[in-house]
Amino acid sequence: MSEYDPQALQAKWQQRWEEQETYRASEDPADPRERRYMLDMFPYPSGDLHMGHGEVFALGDVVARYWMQKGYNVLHPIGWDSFGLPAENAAIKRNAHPAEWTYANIETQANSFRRYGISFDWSRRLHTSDPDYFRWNQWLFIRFFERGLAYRKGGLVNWCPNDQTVLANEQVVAGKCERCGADVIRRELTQWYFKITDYAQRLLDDMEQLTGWPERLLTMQRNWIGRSEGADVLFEIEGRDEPVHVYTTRPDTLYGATFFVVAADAALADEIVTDEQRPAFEAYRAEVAKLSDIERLATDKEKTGVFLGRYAINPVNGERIPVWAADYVLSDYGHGAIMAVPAHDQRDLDFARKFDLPVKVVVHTGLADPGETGEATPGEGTLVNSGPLDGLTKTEAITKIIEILETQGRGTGAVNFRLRDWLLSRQRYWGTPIPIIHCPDCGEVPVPDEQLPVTLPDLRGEALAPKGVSPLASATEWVNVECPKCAGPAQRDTDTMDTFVDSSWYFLRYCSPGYNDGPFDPEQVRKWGPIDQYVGGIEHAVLHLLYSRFFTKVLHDMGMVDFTEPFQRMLNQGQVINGGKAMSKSLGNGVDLGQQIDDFGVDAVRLTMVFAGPPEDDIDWADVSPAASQKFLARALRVMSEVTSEPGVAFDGGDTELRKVTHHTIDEATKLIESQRFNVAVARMMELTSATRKAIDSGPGPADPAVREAAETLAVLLSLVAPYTAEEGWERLGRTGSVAFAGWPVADPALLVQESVTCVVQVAGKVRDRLEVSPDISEDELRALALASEKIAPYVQGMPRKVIVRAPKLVNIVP
RNA sequence: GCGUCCGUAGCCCAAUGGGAGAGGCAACGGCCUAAGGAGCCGUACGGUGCGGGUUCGAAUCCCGCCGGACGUACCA
Repeated sequence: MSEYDPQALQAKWQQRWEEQETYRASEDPADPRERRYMLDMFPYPSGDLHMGHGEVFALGDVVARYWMQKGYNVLHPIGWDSFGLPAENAAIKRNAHPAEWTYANIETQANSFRRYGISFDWSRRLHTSDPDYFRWNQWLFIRFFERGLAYRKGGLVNWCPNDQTVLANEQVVAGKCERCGADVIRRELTQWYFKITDYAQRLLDDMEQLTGWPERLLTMQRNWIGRSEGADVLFEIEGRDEPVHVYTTRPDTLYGATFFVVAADAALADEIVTDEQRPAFEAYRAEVAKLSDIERLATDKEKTGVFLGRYAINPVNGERIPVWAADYVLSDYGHGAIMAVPAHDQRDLDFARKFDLPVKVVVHTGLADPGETGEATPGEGTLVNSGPLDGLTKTEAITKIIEILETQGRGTGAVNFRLRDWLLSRQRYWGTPIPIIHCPDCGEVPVPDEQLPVTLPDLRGEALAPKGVSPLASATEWVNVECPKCAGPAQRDTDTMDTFVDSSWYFLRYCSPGYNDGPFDPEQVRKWGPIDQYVGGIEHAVLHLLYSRFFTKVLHDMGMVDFTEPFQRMLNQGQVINGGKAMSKSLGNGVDLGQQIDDFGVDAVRLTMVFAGPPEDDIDWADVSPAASQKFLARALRVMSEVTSEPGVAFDGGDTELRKVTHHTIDEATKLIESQRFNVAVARMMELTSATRKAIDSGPGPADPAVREAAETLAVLLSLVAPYTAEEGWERLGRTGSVAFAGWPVADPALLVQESVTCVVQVAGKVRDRLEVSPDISEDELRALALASEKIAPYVQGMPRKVIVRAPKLVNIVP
């Protein structure tokens, strides 16, 4: 290994790339190259880079470098998602300011990135915690506010008792805080929301454009948005003036509604409960409020509820049905109230059986009576006991009943979404202040644009300790301001924005990082956007990726961008694990990226990441071998170093066998990179290396032009994965300039044709003979040749029934 | 429970309706060597989770199981 000193190569080439700004994207309007935008999800600066970063950026760099080789003008920027809780927690612990920890970590990561050799355009670097950046968060917030897309409302919200802040729906995973894993509880609070639900249908429809996204990602978003079709039906409640809306996907079963359920925490329940039932109701409601989400949503949990003492009137048949309150009905979906059809809905049936409510079958499905079996029959069938719907199928009945309801003014067809509005306020310090001033006379007044940014008051240490309200509230000098409208005494909003706001548009800022007249220069965004390839973790499937799509659509509606989807292609890399488990301190199975680099070199680590398997698969570090990668790179560099011909020599006269290998490798590697099968592309590079080695040792020798061709090809292919080794090899081959821009080789079709191919002769699908034939042999010739084979004779008596010929590779004889 | 994806050599993984194996790890053998954990060359290993079906032909398509991963979870 003495010849291959990765640390020395790294030092040498890293310096040159920096001096020459090798990877800077060109802004020159005269630059004729087509533009491409390659983006990796920007990192959060929590300490140094880890193995996960190592993987994402190694993969993203393959794409960026491939495009550079192909001659595109590539934008490949880097920045930091530098607002967020960990900085705040660190600051409390160290009695410091969050910025200290944050910016120190950013420097550490930046240095690691440089060492890691990622082809970033460093001139566009941004940090979301810079006033120059978050100023535009505030500017955008105000624009959203003006359009009615940012609003404040009271209601039950998700509260993380550990982080002492509210959370958006998307940040509650299985009832737990997405960040810290604490059980989320529900609190009644007034908070800021983005009206993402206004865009639900478009978020769904525009997924058609996302042909370059993995299917599972689209599925996750589709499920999260959760569109359903049905009807809004009006139910009168005895003793209430206004009728109550319910949403149902099964209006056809309206005749089977035997009771009515209101969410226990809905205002309606509190309003209509009779005096007699009130004590029971309030006790029940208190009981429900105590449950954590985890308990409340447990699948095997028994149905609970309480009768409200009232009756609703079924609009189609005038039946009086009892109104109950229960926690299986959610207050924030639909209208927070349902008609219960126990025969055809399992949840309603469970409830009916628990509380002895009647079960009435209205769809004959051929299955046993749900009232007897306890199994609801939600499937297809024929309507019965349903007046005008009798005899119809489910689908027909749905259409018909909606028609009837609409004619009578008792309901309409309706669409509902599972998606909720995006709760964006956070009761924490290290984020973007919400640029609103609360005035007792004027209400919510946006901070005038010219006063932006609203910067954070200087708080540190204990002052940041979570106490259930934002730390900003204690900065009285900062809080108390004049109302921009009436100049009367007023107060700043003391919450900060969810950091997902920061990341919802950062990719646009990269197009014009210093721009001062808006969040981004629309002209530059038109030139670079949308992003051609985005790389990042699947964990953002319904977080960052959904929010960014929403932001892009709003910006499109504002006329600021001319596309409606920000990310054309999406690659979700897997995770790096160790020994079958996620790396963690408690398991003690962590692997340190820096240590791996020290031990094996950057290129070997990157190669290991890329070669380990398909990019979307997890990499178990216990299953792979960076040492082996290092050996391969040493071998490749040795091959490149042993070439003795001069640069520029014509390849034509070189050894044909090796040339064919080289051109096959080019052909295959190109297709493999295009289809993101990077691991297989690396395997091809290994083959080319072996073939070249053989040619030098026991073939035409190191002076043969074909050996140079193979070695130069290897350097270029390798530059996507192992840039240091590739640069060094390129230089040793006597070439000048960075190998990064050497140009992607093109396979010569003449060298791809083979003189002969092996044709397999099968009898009844079993291989019985192999023939060497010309690749352009005709079907007839091949058939004749195969039938004449002596090896097949024992298996074929007389005329075969059928002969399938797939020239030139295969003949199958069916005797 | 529902949805999506996945089961190929001891291990990581190729093969996208046509020969089961490209590449790598580990193993074994040879050459080189003072020796080697370096280098070079080579060898072996499975019939594709199980059972059906479609087809001239199935790892690949369809159905049902078994096992695993991820997502989601009272959304009316």
